[in-house]
Amino acid sequence: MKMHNFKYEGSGLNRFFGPLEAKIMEILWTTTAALTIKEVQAKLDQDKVMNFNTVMTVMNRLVDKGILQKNSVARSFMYKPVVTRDVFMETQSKELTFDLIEEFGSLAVTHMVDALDKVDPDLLDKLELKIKELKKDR
Amino acid sequence: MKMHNFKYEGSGLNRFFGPLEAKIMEILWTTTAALTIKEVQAKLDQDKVMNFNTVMTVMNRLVDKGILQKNSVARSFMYKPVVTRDVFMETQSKELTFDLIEEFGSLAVTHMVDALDKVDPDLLDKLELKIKELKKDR
DNA sequence: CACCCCCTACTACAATTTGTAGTGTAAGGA
DNA sequence: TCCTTACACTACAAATTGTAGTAGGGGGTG
Repeated sequence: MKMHNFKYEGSGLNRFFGPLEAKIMEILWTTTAALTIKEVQAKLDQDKVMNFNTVMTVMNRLVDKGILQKNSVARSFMYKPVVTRDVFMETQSKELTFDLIEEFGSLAVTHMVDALDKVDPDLLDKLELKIKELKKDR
Repeated sequence: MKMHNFKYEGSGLNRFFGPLEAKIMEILWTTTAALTIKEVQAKLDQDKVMNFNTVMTVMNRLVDKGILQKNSVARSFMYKPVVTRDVFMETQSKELTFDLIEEFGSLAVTHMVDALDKVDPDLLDKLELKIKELKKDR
C-alpha cells in the first residue's frame, strides 16, 4: 500500500490519487460502513452517471494496490479502505516530512518557518513547544 | 518548468526526474560549461554507451519542459540548465514544504520534530533559532 | 564539384499509470 | 428454464519516460 508520488498540483486526496480514485476514496472514507460498487457509483453521481464497469475497474485496482479490501457478502463484494483516513494521512505526513528533511536538510528548515508563518502562525508556537518538550526529555 | 511529482522512492534528482533524466541533469549541473549532446553522452557512459538519439530525445524533452535551454553554437547545440542546481533545490524545497504544511498542518509539525531529531538533531537548534528570530521581528 | 559524414529533426514503439467501457460468465430468482 | 445482476476479463486512449531507427541538411574532403 506504498504510495509512489506526492503531486504538486491539486489538494487533499488528489495529491496521492488520480481524480476518479480520489473521489472514490473520499466516498469510502466518508462512509463508515463498507460499500458495494453500486453504492459507490450512486454516490459518485454528479452531473453524469459513471459507468459501473469503470467504477469497478478503478476500485479493483485500488484493491490490487492494497488500498482497499473487498469482502464477499451475499452476491456482491463490499469494499472499504484498509486503513482509516487518519492513519493514511498520518502515514503520508510522516513519510513525506521525513523524506523532505532527508532530501533538503537545513534548506527545508528555513522554508518550514516561512511556510508555517504564512499558513498558520499558531503552528509556530506549537512547533516551538514540541521542540522544547523533546529537549526536556533528555 | 513546474515539477509535477515528488517521488517517495529514490533520492536526490531521482525524486523529480526519471532515471535517465536524473543522470543527465546530474551531469549538466556538475559541469559549469554548457555541453553538447555528445559530451553528455560521453559522460553518461558507465558499462554500456547510450545511444546518441536516446540522449538527444531526453535532452530535448527537458528543453520542452523548460528545464534545459539550448543554444546554437557552430554546428551543434550547447545545453545547460535554465536554473542552477541550488536554485532548483531551493524552489522544490520551498514548494514542497509549503504544500506539506498546507496539506497536513499540525500533523506535519509533529513529524518535523521527529524527523529532524532522527536525521540531524543540530537542525532542531537551527529551527528553534529561526522561530525566535521571526518572532523577535514583530 | 561530388560525395560523405556528422548532427539534428522527426517518427515510432514499449512499459506504466489512470480513466473509460465492452463483452463474457456464473449464480440466483421468477 | 430463462433472465437479471454482479463480477471477471479484455481492451483502448492519453500521458510519461526510455529507447532507437530513419531522414535531411550543411559543411568539409578528395
